[in-house]
This record gives sequence, C-alpha cells and structure tokens, in this order.
Amino acid sequence: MAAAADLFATSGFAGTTISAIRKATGASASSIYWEFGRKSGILRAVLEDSADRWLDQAYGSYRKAREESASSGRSPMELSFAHLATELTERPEFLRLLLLLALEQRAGEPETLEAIRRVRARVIAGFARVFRETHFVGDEVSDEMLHDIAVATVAFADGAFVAAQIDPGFADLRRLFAIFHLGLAAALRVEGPGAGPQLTALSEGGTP
Amino acid sequence: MAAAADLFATSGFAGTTISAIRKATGASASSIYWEFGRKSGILRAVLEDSADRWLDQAYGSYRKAREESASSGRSPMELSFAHLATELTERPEFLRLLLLLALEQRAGEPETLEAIRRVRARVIAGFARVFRETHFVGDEVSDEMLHDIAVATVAFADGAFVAAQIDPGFADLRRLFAIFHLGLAAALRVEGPGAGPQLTALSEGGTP
DNA sequence: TGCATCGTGGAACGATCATTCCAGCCCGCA
DNA sequence: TGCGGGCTGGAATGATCGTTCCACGATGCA
Repeated sequence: MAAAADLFATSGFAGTTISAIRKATGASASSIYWEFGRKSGILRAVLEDSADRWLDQAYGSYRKAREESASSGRSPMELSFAHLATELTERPEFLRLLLLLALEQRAGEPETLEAIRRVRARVIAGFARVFRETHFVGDEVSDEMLHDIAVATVAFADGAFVAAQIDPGFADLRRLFAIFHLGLAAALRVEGPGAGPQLTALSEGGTP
Repeated sequence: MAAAADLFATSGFAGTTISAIRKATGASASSIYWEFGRKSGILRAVLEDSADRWLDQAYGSYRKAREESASSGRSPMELSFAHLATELTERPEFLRLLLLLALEQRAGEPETLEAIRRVRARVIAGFARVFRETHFVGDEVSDEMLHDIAVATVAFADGAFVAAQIDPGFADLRRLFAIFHLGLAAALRVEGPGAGPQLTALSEGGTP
C-alpha cells in the first residue's frame, strides 16, 4: 500500500496503472480487485490510510517540539516549523500525493477532492490551535484573524514544498520555513491590536 | 493550442489523451503528429507558448499597477499583488499547468522540469527587481536576502493558488495576497537592518 | 477426512492508448 | 493547365489500459 501511495504521488491517478502497482507490490490483478473493487478504490484506501498516518506523525512531532522547547529555550513554534520542514523533506510522499491529486481533476472520484479538503481543514485547525497553545499569537488576535493566519501558513507550506520538489538544491525547506517563521513573528509583533481593523476591514469589503 | 493547454492543466500529461485533444480542437491525429512529432512535443510547444504569453501579461499588469499607484495613492506592491491575484483567479490555466506538471514526474520528458525551473527563476528574479524598483524593500536589504524574500513570495503565491483551486469558496486569492502583503510589509518594517544578521546567520549555519 | 469459504494466479475481455500509413486535397509556381 | 510539396481525413497498427472470469490452493470447522 505504501508502494501504491508512492506511485500515485509521483505519477498521478491517470498515470498510475494497475500493472505498475502489480509490479511494485507483487500482488496479482485479481487480488487487487478483490480487495479494492476498482482503481479509484485503491486511491481512496491509500488516501485515508496515509492521511491518518501523516496527521498522527505531525501531531507527534509537534509534541516533541514542545518538550524540546522547554529544555532548549528556543520557541515551540520555531521548533515545530523546523520539525515540519524535516518531516516534509524526508517523507514527501503524502503531501505530494495530496497536492498532485488536488490539481488533477478527474482523479478518481468527486469525493477525492472532498477527502483532500477534509485533511486540509484539519491541518488548518491544527495550526490555529497550536498558534494559540504556544502563545505564538496573543489573545488579542481574533479567531477569524487566527484562522486567516493558519490558512496563510498552510498555503506557504504547500508552496514551499512544491518549490523544494521542483528544485531541491534551489529551495531548502528548513530555510524557507525559518524565514517564514521570522517574518510571521515580526508581523505579529508590529501589528497586534493595531492590525485588527486593517484585517477586518479587508474581510468585510475587500473581496468584490 | 489553448484547448490543449487546458487539457494538460486539468488532467496532467498522462491523463490527457490525443483523442481528447482531437475532440477539443477539431484537428485530426495526423495533423497533430505532423505538427508536433509526438505527444511530449505538444506539451513542449504548449508550455513555451503559454509561458511567454503569461510572463508578458504579468509584466504588463505590473506596469499598469505602477500607473494606477501614481494616481490612487495606494502602494505599487499592494496593487501589483491585487492584480496578480485577479489574473490568477480569472486565468488559472497556466499556473495550474505549471504546478501539475511539476508534481507529475514522467510528465513528457526530463526537459519539462527544466522548462518549469526556467519560468520560476524568471518570476523570482522579476519579483526581486520589482521589490527594489518600488522601494518595497529598502536599499539596506542585501541581494541575497531580497532573493530569499522573492522565493518566499513565489512559494506563497503557489500555495495560495493551490488552496484556491482546492476550494474556491474557502480561500480567496485576493484576500490571501492582501494578507501576505500586509505581513510582509510589517516584517520588513520591524526588521530592516536589524534582521540582516538573523537571516545571514540562518543562511550560513542553519541548514544541516 | 469432507466440505465450504476466502483469496489467488493466469488467461482473457473489449476499449482505448499513442502512433503510423496512405490516398487524396489545396495551392503557389510554371 | 500541369505539377510538386505542405497538409489533412480516416483507417489501421500493436501495445496497454481497466476489469472480469474461472479453476484452483489454502484454511478453518465438522
């Protein structure tokens, strides 16, 4: 199943053939169809399985970052970003799968996109919670603004990940995340309550 | 050819069939093969053509932003980001094509990835130049740091674009870009010369 | 040992894939 | 009017696609 995930993550849904999965796993076609019904069934199973695994892993490395933070003196968010960067560099399969499927319309079934949305929503909510827990954003920041910051963080993470996939030598994930962390911290420091009006004005009238 | 670009951008290379291109364009298979030689030749032609067109368009809308800025009083970068967001929302085909092909290994030929790298490098260099021209970043910012900021900007743009593709109702590009602009401006204001040491230390020892 | 049940290997299905072939069209030059 | 090269429509190529079928080994229960 990890092999199938790899194939989908590098070739997309249309580009992954049953015979390729056969070769990678050693299973025969009838076994695959007995288990998953049809090709999109394989994708669905792979997606659910690896999403659960990845979210668990990500949350685990966040808790580790909190512990390290207590002993090392570095901020929890800085360590969390570093861990996330390392994780995405060493095991890029899952996010690669997610983004590739997101861009590839007609990948499997309509519900594929829905599954991707669910994973993203959980990650965004997770970031928002972590930002508060670590007091990376203060209490004066509204929930709505916190949500926006989390969405922007996920967007940056996705984009930086793609950059690293396109040219690993050119874009280093750890460095990009560190820059983002510095910038975000600086922005939060300089804005604070004062930025509230700006952002809320944006949210009310800014999107024609 | 625009039709072929659309197909590649929504279905990927493997998912786009010659017969789909035939149906979309009305051309017959032999005409296509007379013109492009093989399937990857179509992709190459589409990529070159739409990249040129897109870069021209993007540069044009930047110049328009500069003009508007003089009369409206809003900053050129704010307007440029807004224009870029509008452009990407209304004509997402090109960036979609680029990102999808970037993630889809074995898309065409090895040189496909190289072409994508070239386009990205031009966009990053363009951002860096524009940041200076508009005095969005001051002269005290080193070239290296400017480059990093441009890379981060492109990464954010890509990620925000993907978010909008996944769920247009959930992530609005204009809003995300406006938030990024606010944050980046705030970060530059609070950092300035003082941030130099932080970032340069990062670039020397921060990437194990 | 007999039997039902679960899962597999391998061959086979029609559909569709990328690609080729060729007879003929259009059209500028004589 | 004749003619040669650029281009097209349509049929045909073998390969490969996703999927099905069926006979057969393993395995648990009586």
